[in-house]
Amino acid sequence: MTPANLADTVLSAARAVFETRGLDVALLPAATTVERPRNPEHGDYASNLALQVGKKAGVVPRELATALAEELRRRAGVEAVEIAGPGFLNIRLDDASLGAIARLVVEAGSAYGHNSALSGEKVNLEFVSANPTGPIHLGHTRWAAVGDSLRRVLTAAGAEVTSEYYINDAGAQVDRFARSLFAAANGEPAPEDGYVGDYITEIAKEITDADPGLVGQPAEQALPIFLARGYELMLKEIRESLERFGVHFDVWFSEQTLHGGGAVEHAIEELRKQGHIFEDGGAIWLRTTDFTDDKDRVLIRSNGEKTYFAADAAYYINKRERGFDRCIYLLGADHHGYIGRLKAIAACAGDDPQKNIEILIGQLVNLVRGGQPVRLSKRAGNIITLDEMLDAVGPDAARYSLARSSTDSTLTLDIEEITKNSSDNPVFYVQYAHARICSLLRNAEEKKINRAEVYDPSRLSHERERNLLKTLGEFPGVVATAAELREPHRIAVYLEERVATDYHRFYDACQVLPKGDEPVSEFAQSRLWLAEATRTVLANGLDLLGVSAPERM
RNA sequence: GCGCUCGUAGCUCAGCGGAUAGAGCAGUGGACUUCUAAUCCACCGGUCGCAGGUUCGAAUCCUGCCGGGCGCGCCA
Repeated sequence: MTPANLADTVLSAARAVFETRGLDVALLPAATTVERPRNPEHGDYASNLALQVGKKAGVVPRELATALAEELRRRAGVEAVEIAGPGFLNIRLDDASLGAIARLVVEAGSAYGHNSALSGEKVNLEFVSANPTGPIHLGHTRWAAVGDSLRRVLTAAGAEVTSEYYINDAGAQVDRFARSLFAAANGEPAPEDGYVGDYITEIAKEITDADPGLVGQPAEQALPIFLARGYELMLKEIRESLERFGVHFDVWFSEQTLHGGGAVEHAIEELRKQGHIFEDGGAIWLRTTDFTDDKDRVLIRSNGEKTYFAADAAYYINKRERGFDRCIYLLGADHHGYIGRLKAIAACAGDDPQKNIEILIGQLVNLVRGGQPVRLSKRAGNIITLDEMLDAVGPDAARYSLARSSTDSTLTLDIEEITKNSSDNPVFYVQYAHARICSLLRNAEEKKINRAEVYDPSRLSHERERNLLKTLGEFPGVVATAAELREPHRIAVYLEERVATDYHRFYDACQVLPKGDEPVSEFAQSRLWLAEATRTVLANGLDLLGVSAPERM
């Protein structure tokens, strides 16, 4: 019996109690949940339903709990029910009922943990979107790891997700980039407002190696070429770094295509139809203060130039016209000021800003080296790139350390810790559990012990077996919550603190295969089922994080 | 000044109103001739920033204050 099944059972028992007592069944919630108590003396699962509805129904919670307990004890699979505190129900399942989880997991395989909460929803998930004027660095990397994991989690919840990277290739910063390349190619110092760093000289060299005639050319002729070629090379490098990181984007969307293709004009027309466009001082404005913005925003400046905001509006409208029900933006905390105006764009376009647009703000990453703060600056050229991090620790450790904590908290990474002491990374604790199971399954095969022959769920009665079973049963709930709250770090916390821990503890206490010449124990088959079920959950969970599940370590 | 956000063990972080607030690292002490010791077990470590409020119950929700980060252009 899974926690979801048990919750349904508790609810149906409550209905029975309400009916026999003549209480209003409508007071019961549509759904309830059971919790796993921290204290093992409080049973396998606990329900607080009596506490939640007792008062509403005019019954003392403990009295309601007593009646509920009596009813629950009659249900199949329930071994014992106790009432505790103000009205908690502490429920213990029998071994066979709990053990059934392992079979369920193994049979579901790679689909275990998936759900259909978001099925039918077309989601556009935009993240990273770093300017194509420099390599991907640690500041962007958190969103790459979290965003890609969120893509996987939402997909597991049934959504049809398109991951998208918005390329800011239309503004002044790409001109600065081109002038920086031009200067480097001609051996001149970087322009005042330009970009510095080895990557500038490397890209400049790559361009001039392919076309030596560019050196010494006047700026008017050379700059467009440096811009086009540099942009192309930079984007290629960004794309390769992200692919190496295991982060995939379905769509690379160029801002230029909005400006050149009439998309901004089209967006202004759409917004005008909704009645939120006005002119003032020769500029065209969007009255975002009709909704959730603190000031109105200019779309077309009085000199006729389109603003960045105009592109934002056009981009949003473009996404909606491509059929996305939900446009999710993953932004760093330094962009939180955009929430109001982006939401207002959706509202001005006649959409529901609560549903069609969603802006997730994540706190930034702080870097320290040996405890001392490190200030990174692209201008100063001391940035730490994604590639450098990958060279130092590899994609698994990098992704895991960035994806395991909530984006609500500023993450402090110590460069010394992650580069020197990578074996301390908890990702290896999780991966090791998976590799250990694979080794066990290989040994079983060698000893010709076939898991599939027998599965007796009531054999798994050891406390550590029961704990592991309960943990495996939680996975679908963890995935569902991670999807609902857009918090993929919950997967990592669960794998690390629950699954891997409970497996290692089980492994320590429960021998599976015979030692030496001993006969095969009565537990072997059932424990192999449990091991395979655990392996399935670890593999599925690691996949949601974009981390590999190695068979050997 | 206005707004957003964060504040939990020495450090890095969990904890979508539930019972005695958890984990890793660091520190101390144990467990490998036997399925992978990248493991397990025990100990040490807390006024959940502060003060009120909401209620059967608050680290969690609300208000105020203190402290850190960030944002407030016809810039991109």
